[in-house]
Amino acid sequence: MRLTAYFMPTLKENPAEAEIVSHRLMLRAGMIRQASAGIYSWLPLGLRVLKRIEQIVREEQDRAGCQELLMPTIQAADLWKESGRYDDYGKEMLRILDRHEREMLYGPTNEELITEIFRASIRSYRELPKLLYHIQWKFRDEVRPRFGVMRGREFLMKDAYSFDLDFAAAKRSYNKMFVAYLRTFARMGLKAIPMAAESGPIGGDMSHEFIILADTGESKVYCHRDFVEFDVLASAPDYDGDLEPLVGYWTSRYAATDDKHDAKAFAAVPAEKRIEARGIEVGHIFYFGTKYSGPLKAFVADQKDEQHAVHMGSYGIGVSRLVGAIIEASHDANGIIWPEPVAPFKVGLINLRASDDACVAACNQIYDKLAAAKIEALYDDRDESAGAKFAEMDLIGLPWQLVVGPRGLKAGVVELKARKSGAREEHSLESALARLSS
RNA sequence: CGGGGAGUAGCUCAGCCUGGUAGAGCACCACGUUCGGGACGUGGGGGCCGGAGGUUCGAAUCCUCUCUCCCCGACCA
Repeated sequence: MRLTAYFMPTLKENPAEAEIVSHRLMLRAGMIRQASAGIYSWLPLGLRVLKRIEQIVREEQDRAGCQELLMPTIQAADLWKESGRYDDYGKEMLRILDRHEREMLYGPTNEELITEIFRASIRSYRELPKLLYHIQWKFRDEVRPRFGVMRGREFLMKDAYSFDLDFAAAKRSYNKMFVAYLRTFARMGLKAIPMAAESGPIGGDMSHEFIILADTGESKVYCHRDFVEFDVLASAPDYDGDLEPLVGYWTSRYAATDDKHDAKAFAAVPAEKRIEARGIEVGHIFYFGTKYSGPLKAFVADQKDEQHAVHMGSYGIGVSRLVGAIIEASHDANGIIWPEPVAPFKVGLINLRASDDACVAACNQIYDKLAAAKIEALYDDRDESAGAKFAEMDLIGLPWQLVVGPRGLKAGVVELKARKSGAREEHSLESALARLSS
């Protein structure tokens, strides 16, 4: 993509409305614009990141045997009355009347709807287990939206739901999601720690929050330092096998959010291993048994043809929140530092002299070769000062910057700079491309 | 929902106390000089001073109401 053709309205100064760093950087990098409190438009650069994250989430859900579907944003109130949550949910639920004065709502979550879909078609234990998910916009009318996309009223969430005959089976589904979450966050370059958590208004009694440690986090958390060293991606999990050892390993040390904090148990952790910090919740998994399947009459027959309310779990990942969370976890004074798997482009091609024909020709050639090699590049072909270009590239945080200028061309070299380390390497064109391809 | 703060140019803000022709920097446009880490000069465009009422000869400025946004708390993915 050529920057002269790209819609990327960056800002030099910090917008007054933005307090925390991820919000500031997202606005300044031209990723989002606020439409109203807690509601954002995603501009091209931001949307690219959002889609990258969404895709990683999708791949890991699929890998774990969870199947994607898509439920609507607008739901009829009836089901919610059936489950009893129409009244319980309160003012956080955005209620709408359609032209027939029928009560509708903008879905804050989807337990009711998915249970309805399930109960309409599944009758037998032989069709279990089932794991279903979708990635859809939600709306929760927060009293005080804040922190940019990290606590918006409208937000993109992946929510998955599991259906099993009994607790033991439900626990296996829970474990699948537990492991899928570890992998999902690790692939985004995040250290997400599963912590014992309150289950909140969704209900239930087996629940973990996946938390990223960050000073700007909303919740106070306590955990064992070992978690920071744990490596998830080392072994690819066998989702058909027994995941209990892996889950057991990840729950073997103390980790709890403020709500579930047990000061005594925490005190038993050696002092040098105690982490008392703030955290951002990026995922939350629950087992809630028959809380919805009971009232909504989602029953299945077992081997003896006895009817049982299905045991359910729900599993959420804040996809849009992750964009902010990743920035909170990965930035410096100059701007964002994207982990490569979620970066909007892999490399920024910087033409230091857009008024120099030879330099332009060289850049065009490099740009074509990058495209041919399927390396996504943002080509800064503007006639701007070098300083301005570097500053803007640092701000938007692409993993690599490929710098092409007359001086280097004379010596037959281009410069490749890693955004994260700041390391600069001189390369021939071929070796630079090879480096980027590896 | 309680407490606090702010709405003036695309962005950051001054002006308001003490009423009298709407400002600066950045951004934008034109021309020229520059050009390896946010260049410089000259000229230019852009504002119903959030909205509505009121006071006044006269309101960005004073008064009343209202809307919006932000921060702290409570609540929450």
